[in-house]
Amino acid sequence: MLGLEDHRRHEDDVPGSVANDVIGDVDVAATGISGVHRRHGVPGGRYCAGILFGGVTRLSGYFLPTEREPPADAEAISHRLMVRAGLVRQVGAGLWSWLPAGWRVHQRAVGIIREELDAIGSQELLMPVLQPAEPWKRSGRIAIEELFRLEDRRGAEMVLAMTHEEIVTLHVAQSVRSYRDLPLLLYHIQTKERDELRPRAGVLRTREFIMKDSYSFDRDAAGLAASYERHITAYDRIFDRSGLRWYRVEADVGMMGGLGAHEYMAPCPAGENEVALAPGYAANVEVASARAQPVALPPPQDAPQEVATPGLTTVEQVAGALAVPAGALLKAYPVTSAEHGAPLRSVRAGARLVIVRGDHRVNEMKLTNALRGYHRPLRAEEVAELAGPPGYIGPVGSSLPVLLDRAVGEAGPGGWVCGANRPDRHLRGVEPGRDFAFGELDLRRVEPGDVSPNGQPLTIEPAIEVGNIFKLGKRYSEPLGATYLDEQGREQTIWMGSYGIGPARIVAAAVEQFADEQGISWPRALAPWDCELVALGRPGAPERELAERLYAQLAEAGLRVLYDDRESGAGEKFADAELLGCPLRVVAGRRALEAGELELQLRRGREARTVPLVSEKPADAARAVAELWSTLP
RNA sequence: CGGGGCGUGGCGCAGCCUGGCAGCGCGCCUGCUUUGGGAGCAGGAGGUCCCGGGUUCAAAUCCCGGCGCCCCGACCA
Repeated sequence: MLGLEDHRRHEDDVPGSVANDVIGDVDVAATGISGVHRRHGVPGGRYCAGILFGGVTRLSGYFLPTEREPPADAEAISHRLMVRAGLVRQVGAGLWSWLPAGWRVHQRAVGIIREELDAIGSQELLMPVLQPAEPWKRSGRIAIEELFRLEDRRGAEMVLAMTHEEIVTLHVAQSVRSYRDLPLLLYHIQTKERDELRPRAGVLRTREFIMKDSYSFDRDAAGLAASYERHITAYDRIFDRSGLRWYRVEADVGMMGGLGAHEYMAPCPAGENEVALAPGYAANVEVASARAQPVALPPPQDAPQEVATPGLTTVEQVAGALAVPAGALLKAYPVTSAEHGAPLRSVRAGARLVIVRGDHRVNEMKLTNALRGYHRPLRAEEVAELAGPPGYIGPVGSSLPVLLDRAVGEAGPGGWVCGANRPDRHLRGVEPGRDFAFGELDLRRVEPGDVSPNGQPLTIEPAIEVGNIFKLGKRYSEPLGATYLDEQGREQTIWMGSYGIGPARIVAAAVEQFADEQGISWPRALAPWDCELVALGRPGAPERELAERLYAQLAEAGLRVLYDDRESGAGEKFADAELLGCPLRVVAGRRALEAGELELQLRRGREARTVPLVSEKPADAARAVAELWSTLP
């Protein structure tokens, strides 16, 4: 703010010759402030207060270490570009520092989140990352493998929090007494720690990250539903404002057995999740249901008929040899709920034979839910022992209970093909029900082209989960004793919800969604600066004076300006500007002076524009730039 | 946990198989030139070749052990 005021004062006093003055009054050398891009040619050798206050910034004094080449081991677009653009640096596996420009972007995402949560009446607080282990024992989450555990010097057990349900619930348990104290919405923005098995893709999946977590506390299920709805409102606005392409999808409630959940998914190539999409339908592939595409089944037969299929153990081989579509096969997937190494008896007791169409895949999440917990495929030797020769097992005559995917029945009557439970033999003309008993469930993974519940064809896209909302119910309030007295003075358990957003994922998803060959292209709402002003010509040249003047005028017009006042070539400056991806680039060069037109580039699409440079009022051009900026995505 | 790969100057890499001066490109520093798409010339700085042990006259290179990082799969409240 100080900087801007100084600006105005200056411009009023000495219009048109900003070049020899500065906004602040501090000498770079005197402050000791330096940066990789500082060169000796900064006019006046000063630094601007914008470095500190965020309004305007001279690149010559800013820590923005850009790289021409990405790290060799980086795959994801966001990983490569965020490192190249000087936004983040890796410290260890899944551990990242945010450099100043990157942190500005992160903070903009956080700012949007904060505003929208405040707007629904949620109250910000802060809770520690380092916590006593005891509440985690009470909630049962001490057993989670991703939880970092440690001891202090006295040997007390501690954890590094991955989320803050336990602590926030304890605070509420301690202080909320009456139904009059509810509902309550609390949130915090805090570092979270997870001992990830495999951190990956830059800042997309890390071991330490900042997360916004909200928690709602209500009297009953209806209250929870209302709090949940308020968060949907806030979240929809947050992701709209962030400029991302996003979907709110139905999600699995997970092992914690919640009452309902949605995820906010931003489609992008580096996404770890998949979303099934159709007009009016969006779901995580983990939970998506759809009508399968039809398959042309062979005609029914009076009884199964054994056919020789020597050496043919895959769906493709068998389908090809018998001249039937892959979808006419019954694929057998034997699983057990017994741990590895368990005695054969318990392996057998927990075993099921899961059957899906030959052209379908088992959805592990659905199967987990169906089996209510852990399961694993049988090992080859267990298959041989309990089911039949691997490659030739099938439901007919099997000693294992059969779980049949619903799509088989929906494919209509016909003669199915399956393994005969004998070496080198399959059966054709098989009919579920007549030839084997089964339990029917939705167990398959939907495929592109399937028909959604509302009758539309599905597509499947990779996406990154940028947020989630979850109806916890009494999952934490019960073990941690968060109760209140109702109107009748009866003790009731509080109903909770939890709601997360990863700002770093918003940032990375934005990079992924809008990057092009030249680099990042930020949505206006996230960009580290609104506009990058590129000064061409050698120091002291007339275009440098123009640049200095524009720098002040653009800032006064309300834009956050990154001013490339470095002493490098035009090519390097243009390339760096496009790499960093501010929405608008303004060029102060000889051409501008000669043509009386200011050249602009809209980063998204790299479209060129001009605004008149010469008019009655000196700052008109800057105002025109600001106006153009306000129309950008 | 299964599979694959990589650690050499700030970044990207060669050298390793077949032991013998530690190199290349970019970047960085100084000077001059240049200034609208990653400039030119000249000079220069910068290395625990991931760590430890072993073999050898001699180890970036061979052997043993460890650590770190990446990718694929599994896993992911």
